[in-house]
Amino acid sequence: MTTETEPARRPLNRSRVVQAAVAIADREGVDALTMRKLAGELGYEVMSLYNHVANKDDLLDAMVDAVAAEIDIPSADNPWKTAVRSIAMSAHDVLLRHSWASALWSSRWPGPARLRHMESILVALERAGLPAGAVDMGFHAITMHVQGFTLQKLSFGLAANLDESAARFLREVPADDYPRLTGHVHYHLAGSSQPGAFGFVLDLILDGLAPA
Amino acid sequence: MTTETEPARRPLNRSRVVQAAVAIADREGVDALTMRKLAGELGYEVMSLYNHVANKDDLLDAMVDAVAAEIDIPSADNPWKTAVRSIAMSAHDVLLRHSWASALWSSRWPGPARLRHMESILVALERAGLPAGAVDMGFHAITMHVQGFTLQKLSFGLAANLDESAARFLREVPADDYPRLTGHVHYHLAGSSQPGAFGFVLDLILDGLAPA
DNA sequence: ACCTGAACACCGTTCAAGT
DNA sequence: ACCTGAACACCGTTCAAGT
Repeated sequence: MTTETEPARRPLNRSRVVQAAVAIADREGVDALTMRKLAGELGYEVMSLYNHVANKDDLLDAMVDAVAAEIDIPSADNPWKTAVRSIAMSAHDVLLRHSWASALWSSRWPGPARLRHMESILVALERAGLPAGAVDMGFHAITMHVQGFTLQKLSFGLAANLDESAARFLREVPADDYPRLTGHVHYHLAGSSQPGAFGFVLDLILDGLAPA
Repeated sequence: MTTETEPARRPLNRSRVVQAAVAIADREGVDALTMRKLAGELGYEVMSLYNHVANKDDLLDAMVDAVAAEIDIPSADNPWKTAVRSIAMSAHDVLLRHSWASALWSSRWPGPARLRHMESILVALERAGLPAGAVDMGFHAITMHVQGFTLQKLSFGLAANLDESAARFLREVPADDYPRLTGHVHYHLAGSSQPGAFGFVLDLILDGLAPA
């Protein structure tokens, strides 16, 4: 019976494997991503994956690069500060969307999309006409800001989970021992936390690099 | 034969377990840390560990807190900027010493030592007499800076491995496609990378928070 | 209270075999 | 060229048994 009711499987390829892996990590976290589950979700056996991916390490590298590909690259006719700002904002957004990616970001070898992303930051900074070495230091300041800030936001349970995390904190941590920290959590709970904190500190860095 | 030549085993306890785990992670990376290896190194069987640690998750939390305990807390009679600066510098040093810790930092629930560390930053910032909300935002700016910068330094192979990482980069990444990135790597290779970049950007943030 | 051995339900990956 | 099943060497952890 070759003409069965079962739907014809779409053929597997590298980008379908990577895409499905990203979807699982987005949905359940990167720890829940196993080769067996990934294969099952695609409708194949585990070992089929190894025709399109060298191993799990290779898969993780590819996933990070797929995320990097989502980051905008501004056109060259914007003023340099606008360009750097838009790259940083876009990277921040993308990393928040894929909450597992920030943690892998620094430990994975960069693929083509991430190389293009890094290059675009350097290109924009170079247009600022900074003194020697300032471009290189600015590069680190910017990328560090994006990664550090994103990690920080994610660490305390983003948006939906913020109330839950804060409640757990206030329940488990004695306010008498850590009064300011308790106050800081209340600041977040009150919803008064600056939505523009990311951009504010970013501007501190940009203005520091090229004082008016 | 109770009086054998074999050395009497020192009794196990939580802090010995955590300390040994930190030593393994420092030496071989956190991925190489398995419960079996940890037990073996201490001279016990695997399941003995579970008398002192709830599970591996608990162990990792405890390891991060052991690292946090190494960070200096300045006395209250320093000027606030000096205090914040010394906390940040010390945290940066400590995280560089335990190269696996930065990656866990944000995802682990804080223990007492890390709570004290966070509290100390808030205490120092509060002495600056900043406008409302600035303390809370400054707190994030500082901790983000420390974590982001440390991760960044570690990601490109610290000190000893920098030449190796750079060489691999120049070998694998075509200079024609990424000219500025290639230039940036040469900047690092030339040893001209600012040793004080961490402090420089930190001062940008501090000065931005409290303009003179 | 602390330590141990066997066992269980998982992992990623190798290898030989199919089409 | 791509897919599969069985097998291997690992994991963390449960459980019952020892002292």
